[in-house]
Amino acid sequence: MANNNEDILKKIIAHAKEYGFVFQSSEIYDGLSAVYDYGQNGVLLKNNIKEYWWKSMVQFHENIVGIDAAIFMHPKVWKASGHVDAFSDPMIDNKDSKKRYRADVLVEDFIAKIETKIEKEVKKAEKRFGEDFNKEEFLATNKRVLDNQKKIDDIKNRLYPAMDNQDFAGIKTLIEDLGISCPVSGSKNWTDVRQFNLMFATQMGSLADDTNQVYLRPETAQGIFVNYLNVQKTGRMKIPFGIAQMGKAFRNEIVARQFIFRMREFEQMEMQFFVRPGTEMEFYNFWKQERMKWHLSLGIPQDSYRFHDHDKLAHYANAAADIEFKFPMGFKELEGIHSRTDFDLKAHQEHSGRKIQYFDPEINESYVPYVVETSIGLDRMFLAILSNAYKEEKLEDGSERTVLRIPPVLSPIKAAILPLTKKDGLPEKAREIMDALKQDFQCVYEEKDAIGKRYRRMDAIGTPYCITVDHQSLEDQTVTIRDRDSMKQERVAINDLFTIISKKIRG
RNA sequence: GCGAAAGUAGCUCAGCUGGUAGAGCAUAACCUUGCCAAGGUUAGGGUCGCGAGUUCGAAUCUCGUCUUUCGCUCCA
Repeated sequence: MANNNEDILKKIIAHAKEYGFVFQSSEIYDGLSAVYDYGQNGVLLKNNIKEYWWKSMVQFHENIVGIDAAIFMHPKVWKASGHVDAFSDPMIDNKDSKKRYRADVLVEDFIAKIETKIEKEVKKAEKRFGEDFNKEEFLATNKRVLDNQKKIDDIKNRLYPAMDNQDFAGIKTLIEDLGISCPVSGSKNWTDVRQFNLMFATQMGSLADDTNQVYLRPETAQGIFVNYLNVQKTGRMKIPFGIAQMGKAFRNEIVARQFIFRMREFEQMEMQFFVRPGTEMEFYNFWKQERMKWHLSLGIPQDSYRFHDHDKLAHYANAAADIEFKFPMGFKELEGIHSRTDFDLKAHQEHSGRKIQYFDPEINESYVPYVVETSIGLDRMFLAILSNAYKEEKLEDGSERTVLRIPPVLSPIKAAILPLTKKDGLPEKAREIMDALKQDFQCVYEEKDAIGKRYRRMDAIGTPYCITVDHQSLEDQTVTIRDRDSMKQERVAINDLFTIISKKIRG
């Protein structure tokens, strides 16, 4: 089963390349790790997803407005948000092997070894006692097991507080006390534990020193928070209200994998909803449901989605859930809904010295608003659409076709205009239709190859409608319109095409 | 980052133990057909991921490196 799913991901990747959806970045130079480019069809699909999201969030909600903040932001923004200090993993290098490790992972591996010892002990005992073996009793009474369990607890009691407090020296002391050695060199010759920042840094201006260091934003949310006052005042926004934004973010992930699921440069679609403190859970629940409805509105089966409520919350949140999608590699995070409290606005208030508050006339009080965030990965949504759409079908006549059942509203190409033959005046008629329809829809015109072959080509990029001009078209001004999913054809008047396609695409 | 596997034409792959690259599909032109892909003729396209080494000679063997996939890991 697992193999099967891997194959599906591979097929999707191959299909995405072959039909101009996604290319690896800089491929002629061997590619750049975990960076991808969108091709001629990919960019259309991606833009359609953006538009579908933007309309549903901004256009359909009178109390949500959009912004487009710059990728560069003042370095103090990331100090305030906690990214400079916390958006990093503690790393340690072995001086002999020159290998770098996550410091906490080294310790956790050590814990895993002790756990293996306990398991062995259990297996031995199982053999010895046979059917009488009571595992729980054994775990609670066996001295060797208890000793090891205590050792694990002791290590955890040192590791996790040290991690939470960014106590890197403490983690190093722990590694030394445990006598952990490098898996490669076997030596215990370690550097100090350092944080490896996941933000990309560069210099602004001519001086390449620390004072001019700026970062590529690791999330788009901060662009909204620092503009809270601007938008609230100039837009005369009344709480509750939201600010939406789509844009690129950058993270220097140590491990970035699984095609466009985790990239170093990626695009987010976010909405921060500002609410009165104390009402945040109400809106948190509202947006959880609302966002799930959005996903289901695309006609993707409900069992492809599930909520995952976080037990362990990030430092800024008091409630958090993911909407997970059933990707070929399993259920993975697609969108996050977080109740971020007043953490961000308060931090910016402190670091900037500006009063970031809202006077609420209903209760005659000033406060720092609470924030409920919805944040979806555009590239992940793209992959979700693609993996849901990709189908290899066996037809009744025994032949096969590969079809992308992309929701028509998102399809890169809405209609193909195809003359049945390339003579007898059919191309001219088809061109006329093409020229009219392309004003309103992304269309393609094709006259090469047999008609059936052209249909299949359109299936492969998810074009929902094929309009075929035949000899009858010249006589009575009608054409056939073929549905991608049912493969059924219908004869309609050329004059009605615009109305028919408009209706179908809106679903 | 660790471990495993892979990298030959746009795609899918063949090329056995070293002798200077092939197929099918795809692409382009022309002919033929004309409603659910794969008729005919012709053409273009690859320094076999990259770099070293061994060898008279490397797609093939060795090492390094890059990229991808999987497991671990990570995921504000």
